[in-house]
Amino acid sequence: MAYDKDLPLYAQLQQHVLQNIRSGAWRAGERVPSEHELVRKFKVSRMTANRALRELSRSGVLARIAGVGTFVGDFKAAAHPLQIRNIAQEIRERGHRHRAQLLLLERISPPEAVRRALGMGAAGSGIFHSLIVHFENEIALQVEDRYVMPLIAPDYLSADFTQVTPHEYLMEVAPLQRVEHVVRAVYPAARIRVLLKLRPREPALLIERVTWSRAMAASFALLYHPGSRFELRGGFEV
Amino acid sequence: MAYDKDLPLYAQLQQHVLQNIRSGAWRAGERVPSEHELVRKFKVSRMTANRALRELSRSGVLARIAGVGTFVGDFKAAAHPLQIRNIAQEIRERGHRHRAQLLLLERISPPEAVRRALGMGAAGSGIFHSLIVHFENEIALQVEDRYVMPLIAPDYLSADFTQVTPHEYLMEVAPLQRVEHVVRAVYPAARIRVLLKLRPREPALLIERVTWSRAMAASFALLYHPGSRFELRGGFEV
DNA sequence: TTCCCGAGCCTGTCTATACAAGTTCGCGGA
DNA sequence: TCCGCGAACTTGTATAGACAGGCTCGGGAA
Repeated sequence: MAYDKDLPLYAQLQQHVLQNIRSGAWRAGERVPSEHELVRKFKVSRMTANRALRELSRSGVLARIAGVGTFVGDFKAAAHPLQIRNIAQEIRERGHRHRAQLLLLERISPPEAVRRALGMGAAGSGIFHSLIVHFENEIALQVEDRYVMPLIAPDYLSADFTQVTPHEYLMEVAPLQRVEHVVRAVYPAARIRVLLKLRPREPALLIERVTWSRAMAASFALLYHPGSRFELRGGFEV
Repeated sequence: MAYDKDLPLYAQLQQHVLQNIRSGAWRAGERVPSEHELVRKFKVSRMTANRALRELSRSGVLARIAGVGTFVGDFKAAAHPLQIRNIAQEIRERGHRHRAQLLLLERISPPEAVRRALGMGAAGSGIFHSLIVHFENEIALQVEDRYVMPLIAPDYLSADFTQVTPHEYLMEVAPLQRVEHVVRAVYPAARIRVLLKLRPREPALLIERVTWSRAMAASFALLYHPGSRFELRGGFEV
C-alpha cells in the first residue's frame, strides 16, 4: 500500500478510500470496493477491511447496505457539525480571565415558557432560578438565565456560582443524560441589553439549552451572547 | 446479560456501560471495567468487548489510555454538536415548497473580506459572484451571497440556480474536502434586510461558510437568515 | 537510599474462521 | 409469460488466538 506505513492497516485503508473521494475519482453515490475486494487487493483480513469501512460509514463518509454494497456518502445531505462548549472553560483555554457575577439566585414560580421547555405540568410547585453574567477579561460575554428543577439539585441555592458555573455544578450532582440546543439571533429585552452592554442595534446570539438527567428534564438555560463579540465555529473534514 | 436480546452483543455491552453512566453509578473520570473483566463477566470474546468500548470512546462517552484503563469521559469538556444543513433539502423535508430567486450572477473583482476568507493573494484576478434568495412557501428564509473560485467551477456563470442550489452544483463539479462554518448574530445591511423582509429591529443569523476542494479554498458563502423564522438545532445523548 | 528492570496489567491491532441475513439475478418449471 | 427458488454476492456479527507497546509498581542491585 502506498500509504503511511506508520498507520495501522485499517487506517491506511481509510486513507485510500478518502484520497479517492477527495480527488474526485469516486463521486457521491458511487460504489466503493467491497470488503472482499479490499482483502484481495491489499492482502489484509476481512475484519480489518470491515473495520475500515464500518468506521467511515459511522462518520458519514460512506453508506453501507447489507447485501448490496458500500457507497460514497452524499455530502449534500450530510449535516455539518458546530460546537457548543462550556463558556468558562472556553475563556480559560484562550488564556483569558473568566469571572462570573451572580445577580439572582432564588426560588420562583416558573414562567409559562420555562414550564413548557421543561415539560412541567400546570402545577409547577416552584423552581430555582439564577441569573449570572460571565466576563472574559472584564468584558461581558454571556448572560446565563437558568431554571433548575429542585428535585435534581436540592441544594442549588447554596452553591457558590462565582467559583463554579451552574453547568459544572449540575454535572457534579446529577449525571447528564441528554442535551438539546436551539440557536437563534434575537433582539433581547432591555434588561439583557444592559448586562451585555449591547450597542443600539446590536443583536444577541441566543442558545436555549435543555438538559435531562435521570429520565427527566433537569434544567433550562437561556444563554445570551453579544452579536459582535461571540461566534460559534465548526468544521467538517472529508 | 439483562439487556435487549435483539441487540448485538457489543451493543448490549454498550447499553450496560451507558446505563451505569446515566444512573450516576459511574461518574466522570471513574474507571470502567477493563476488556478482560467484561470478557469474564459477560462471557464474550475480547474483540467484542473491545469494539463496545472502542466505539464509546470514539463518541466521547469513554476515554481510553493504553496500559492504564478505560474511564468515563468528562461531559463538562465535551463539545455539543449542532447541525448545519442544505437549506433546500431541509425545506423539502418539512414538506414545504422551496423556490430560489436568482438576483445576481456575475464575475467581479473580489472585495477585501472575500479575498481574506478565501486566502487569495492581492492579485485576485476576478471571482464569480451569485446572490440568491431561498423561499419556503414563498417566505424568504435565506439570502445566499456566494463567491466562487473560477478555477474550481469554470462554468459557474452558466448554471441554472433556480433548479439546483450553488452548493449542490459545486458538489457536482468538485469533490468537497473541507467545510468551515462561523455562526453569528448580526444586524444586516439594508439590502439584505429588504430581501429577508426583516422587521425594524429584527436581527439575522449569519452563517459564513468556506469550502475547500482539491487542496484549495473553493467558495465563500454568506448565508443570512431571519432571526424570527430560523434556528439551528442540535442535541447530544449520553 | 536510589535507581533500574521486569512482571503483570492494560489497550491496540491483526488474522483466520464461522455463521447469519439481506439483495440480486438468472435459470428452470408451471 | 410469469413465478419461484437458489446460487453468488454483499454486509453484520462473533470467536479464539496472537503479538505489540504503554503504564505501574515492586523487588533487587548499586
